[in-house]
Amino acid sequence: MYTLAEENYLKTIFHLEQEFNKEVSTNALAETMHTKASSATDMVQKLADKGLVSYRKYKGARLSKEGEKAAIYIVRKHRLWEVFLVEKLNFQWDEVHNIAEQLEHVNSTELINRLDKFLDYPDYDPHGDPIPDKNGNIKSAIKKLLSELDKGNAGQLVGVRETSTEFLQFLDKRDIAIGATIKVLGREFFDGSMVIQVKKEQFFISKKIADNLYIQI
Amino acid sequence: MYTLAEENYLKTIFHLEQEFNKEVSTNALAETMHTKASSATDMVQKLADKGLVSYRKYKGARLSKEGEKAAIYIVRKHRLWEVFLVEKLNFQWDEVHNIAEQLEHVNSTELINRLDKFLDYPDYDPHGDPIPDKNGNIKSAIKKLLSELDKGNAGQLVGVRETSTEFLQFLDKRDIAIGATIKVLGREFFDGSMVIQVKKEQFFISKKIADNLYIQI
DNA sequence: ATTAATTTTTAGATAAGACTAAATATATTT
DNA sequence: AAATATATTTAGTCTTATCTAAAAATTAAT
Repeated sequence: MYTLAEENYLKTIFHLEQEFNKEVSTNALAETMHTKASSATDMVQKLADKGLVSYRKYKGARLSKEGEKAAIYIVRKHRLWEVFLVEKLNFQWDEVHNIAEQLEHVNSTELINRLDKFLDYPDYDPHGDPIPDKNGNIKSAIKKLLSELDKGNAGQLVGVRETSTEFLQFLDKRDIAIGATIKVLGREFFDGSMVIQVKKEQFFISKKIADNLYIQI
Repeated sequence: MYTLAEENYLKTIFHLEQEFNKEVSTNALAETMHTKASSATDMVQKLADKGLVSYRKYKGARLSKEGEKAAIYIVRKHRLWEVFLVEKLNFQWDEVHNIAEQLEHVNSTELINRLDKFLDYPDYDPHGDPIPDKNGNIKSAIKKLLSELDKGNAGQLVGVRETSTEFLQFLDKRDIAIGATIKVLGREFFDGSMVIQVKKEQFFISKKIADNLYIQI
């Protein structure tokens, strides 16, 4: 198994690779991990020695098959725990990240598979990010921002980009939750504001709001 | 907060202090932690520096008020997670210890308090050990061994001493579970065997079985 | 195409926690 | 009470993961 530090690096490399779709530089790695570039270099070299990343000096790192598998498993654990925290322990979406960050390092595939079952095999976590299945397959979330939807179109709310308490409370107050079907009734091109329908209710929302809601069509 | 190693030492010192009710020697500590005496000495000195234990060279260690508080909190977490694993994820009693050993180090009082509520504030873990409440109070478990009960007396099964799979399966097969009321119908002084009643069923059990069941009257 | 700025790596130090081997205390025999 | 055995501590090493400061490579600017 991997050490705590190794797991955290693998996970972060995974996320950065996903986001930018190219080699992960040691600087980027160090920055997102709140550590120094020299530390990142050390760890990347160690991971390369273990065959978990491919790495060429000054050129950045990419996960190997094995490294990716490990990273995806950590992501799976993280997201399942987030579902547990929100669905079962009634945490708010924005409170769960730090706790899940710890829980994700608990090692027991049996535990995770049972947790998965207990939660009824969720496809998405509370932020709308897809949960890898036990074989490491990730549903490619064809997420769009609500602000990209045209008038007349509808989709399901699968995630949020902003996770501040204020924003989540804004949504909660209007009973707009993950899974809700949102239809765009009108769209103002001048400022990007919209009129949307959720269940029987209609709301006027600004572009800022629409920019922070992920929709799956 | 405390490091992983510190937490493990604190917890072990707590258990050994409970069991033997005297100073914990570095050797005993090293043995139960599967480490070397010199390592134990190092850590005990570190804990003493931090005021978590009182320690005199060659005389062993005892937890301070603060150290005990920390240890009890770890025990609380461990036992609550065990309840979760057994009650919610349907693990067997004997499978949960290693997993709980990891989960106990996750740090979030909010998490633990919510978990406690989610589990409906259990008093005992699946092994019958009492769960400290959020203030660190532990119900003194007035446990007796079933083999100590006299004919005609009854009590509730609150724990098991032996945790082998065979033994737990022996109990499961007979539907003898934590919380069950057990009445002693007969007792043979020659070999300590018993006839007991659980619900409507009657069983003949050997002393070895009776010696491994904790009863609360 | 040099020079300057930035990024990345290396070298050397540090702290935590573990180990082995040796030294010192305590406990047990005789 | 001295001798032996056992328990405990100390001294010195090792590994992991971190850091700072300096060196080297890459990229950007003139």
